[in-house]
Amino acid sequence: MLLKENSHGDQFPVGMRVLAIDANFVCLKYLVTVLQQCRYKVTATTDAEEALQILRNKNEEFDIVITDVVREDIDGFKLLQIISLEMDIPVVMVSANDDVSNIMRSIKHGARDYLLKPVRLQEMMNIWQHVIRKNLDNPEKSSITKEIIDQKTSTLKRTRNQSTKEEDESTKEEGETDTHPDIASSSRKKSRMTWTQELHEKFLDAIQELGNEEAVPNTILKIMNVPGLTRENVASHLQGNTRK
DNA sequence: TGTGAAATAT
DNA sequence: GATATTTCAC
Repeated sequence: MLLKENSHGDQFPVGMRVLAIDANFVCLKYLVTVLQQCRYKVTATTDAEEALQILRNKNEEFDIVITDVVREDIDGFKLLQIISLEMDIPVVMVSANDDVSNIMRSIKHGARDYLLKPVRLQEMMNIWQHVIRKNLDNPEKSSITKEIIDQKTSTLKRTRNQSTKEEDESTKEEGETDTHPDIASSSRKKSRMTWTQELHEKFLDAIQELGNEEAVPNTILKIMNVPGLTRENVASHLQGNTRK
């Protein structure tokens, strides 16, 4: 990982090695796109087992892991636990689920951060701080550390002071309103949900289980029994999958 | 509460 | 600009 200067003269870890994991192919693809826009070096997989293999084989090859929470094979929490237990690498969780319990669970299991889907470019731009922070704790292990330690004070200061300018630039790519990756921000407007493949399949199963007559939002919702899912969510998804 | 359609977000 | 999701009106 190298620190290079961006247009503002600030340092940025171009080419930081990221392992992205998401059971849903579309989500993963999106994740990769965003990460690449951040100029990170991305490796991606939908398979949790494969992810573990990759990590175990070339343990030193990655700076950070980003993984989805909801998955069928290995539950995201378990994956998180294994990784943080087995190796020394920061893990950032990504999820469409903003339940405080899930966030808390992630943090307790060792997650460095918990980002809500869809993840904004701005948020991804900032995840490198977890790598830096980790490396500051064990200087011997990282080649980048010296470089960092020398610069850390000034870099951090400048990052804060220049926040206004940075926002101006970012506005170009993302129509950001206010970017506060604030986990517990209860004032946040309802975030857009993402119909993952798993959810969609549950949805389809529910509809099949019910007859064409019974397949109305409320009953579908009950059959699906997904925490956090609302009647409106189902209704809209139903509409979106009905019309043609 | 269900449905269609407009409004928004990505 | 198309598509997915939310919000609105009935």
